[in-house]
Amino acid sequence: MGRKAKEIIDLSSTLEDIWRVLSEEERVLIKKNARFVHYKKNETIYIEDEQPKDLMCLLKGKVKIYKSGVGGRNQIIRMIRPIQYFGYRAFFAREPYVTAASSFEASTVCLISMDLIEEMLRKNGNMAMFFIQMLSFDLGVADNRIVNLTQKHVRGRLAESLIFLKESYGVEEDGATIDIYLSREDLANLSNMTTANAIRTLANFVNERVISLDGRKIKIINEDKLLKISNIG
Amino acid sequence: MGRKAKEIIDLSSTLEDIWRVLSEEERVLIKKNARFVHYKKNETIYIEDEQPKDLMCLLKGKVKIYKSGVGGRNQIIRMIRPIQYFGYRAFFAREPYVTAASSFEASTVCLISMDLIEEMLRKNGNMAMFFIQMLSFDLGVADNRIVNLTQKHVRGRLAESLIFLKESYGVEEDGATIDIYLSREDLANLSNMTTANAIRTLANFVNERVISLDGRKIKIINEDKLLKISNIG
DNA sequence: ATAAAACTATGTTATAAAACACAAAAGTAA
DNA sequence: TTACTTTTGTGTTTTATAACATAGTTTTAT
Repeated sequence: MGRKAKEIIDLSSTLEDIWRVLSEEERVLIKKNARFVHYKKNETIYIEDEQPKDLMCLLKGKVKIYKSGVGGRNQIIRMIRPIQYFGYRAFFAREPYVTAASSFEASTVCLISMDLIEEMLRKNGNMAMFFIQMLSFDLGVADNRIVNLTQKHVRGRLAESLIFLKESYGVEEDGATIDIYLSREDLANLSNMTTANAIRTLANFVNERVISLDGRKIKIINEDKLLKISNIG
Repeated sequence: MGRKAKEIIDLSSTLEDIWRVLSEEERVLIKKNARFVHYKKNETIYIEDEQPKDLMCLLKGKVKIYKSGVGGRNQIIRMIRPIQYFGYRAFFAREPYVTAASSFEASTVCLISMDLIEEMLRKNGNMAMFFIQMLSFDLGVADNRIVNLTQKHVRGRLAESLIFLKESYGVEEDGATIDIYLSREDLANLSNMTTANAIRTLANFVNERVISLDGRKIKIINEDKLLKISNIG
């Protein structure tokens, strides 16, 4: 499990999004309540059916939210990057987690009691809107994802994932290599396909000079073509 | 397009869910703002890319929320039954609709300006929580749906849809016939399969004595078996 | 009431993707 | 270093489901 952080982290800069909508009083409360947990690579943050208690904000690292499906096949539902919030949906819906979360790489998470958060947002309309907007945005993404994952073919789904990864995590100094270190299996789970199909399709993309590979590092050579593949399905 | 209602509808009973969290003052405002629109069978309520303006509450009838996917294939994202709210997500996310909505049967919708709703929920924490809970619930459903639609086989997906329809719209006097009149195509679009596959799989379920058919009317004979089919995928 | 359109049903064929199998390579631990 | 596990890569087979075709049936419109 995660290890508690000992250092003090400057919340006003790390939680910037939510910080903006808080009063000074509320900020003090949050500061008192906030805890920090470090996770190593591939550690579980929460599991399916667990009771949600805390709002989580990823401060450092990369986290996947996933569901175990039919026959142990996992589906990555969404991926979290620093200064994104997660773990609150199930609490608001008054149900246990329907997903699990784990770290892709060494990560730091800030935890704040959901009881406190709910109490505060009932009084602070801007804070309420902050959560309403996040939920609304994520629901739109999920709606799109339902169609993309069910109707696009393997090539289209993988192309879409690569574009998503680039937009989410950015690129390295060369301006083209996606800044994430993912196993073929995770890439397959993100794109709803088997590992073998992810490997084969990546190899095809290399042959077509759309990407190039160096182990797990993926460099996008022809983004237009990748976008085209994603759009035609 | 929909036809404006002329009669006066008692909002306190029809909008019961949201009514509970409102102050008397707010109720007066809502009453003044609310409009009613009737839709005939298979009329469009809103379309993709349109700008959302109103909160919609279905008072009578049945509505489908769907997305047009690759090659004109539609995917039904969710289905609405009376006293359910819809149409608000895109407004909150500050984006155009990513889905379309249309009536399955003659329907009445109550419209309330989203500007008014947002203004009110910024001041009323209970009302904010009402929307947060709806969004959180729907996002959980969408997360589950992603896995079910992508990983289950045709039989499992259709079985799941039939159970969903029974739970959403209930049964007729015989206690077993699902109270909805759906074309095979809509059933296919709900379950992410082709019309031919929906027809064939329904026929198989009849042979296996899980359901019986009378035109579009579907009677569930062996719900346990249907649940089993849905769960094993 | 009648024609036209849409829907239902079923057989056949084509194909995308999973399943299986195994070898090579790369990490990881002792 | 050596052994061991995990990941990657590729070929072959199988299978679920889409695509196509066509006929019968029901619904809708005029």
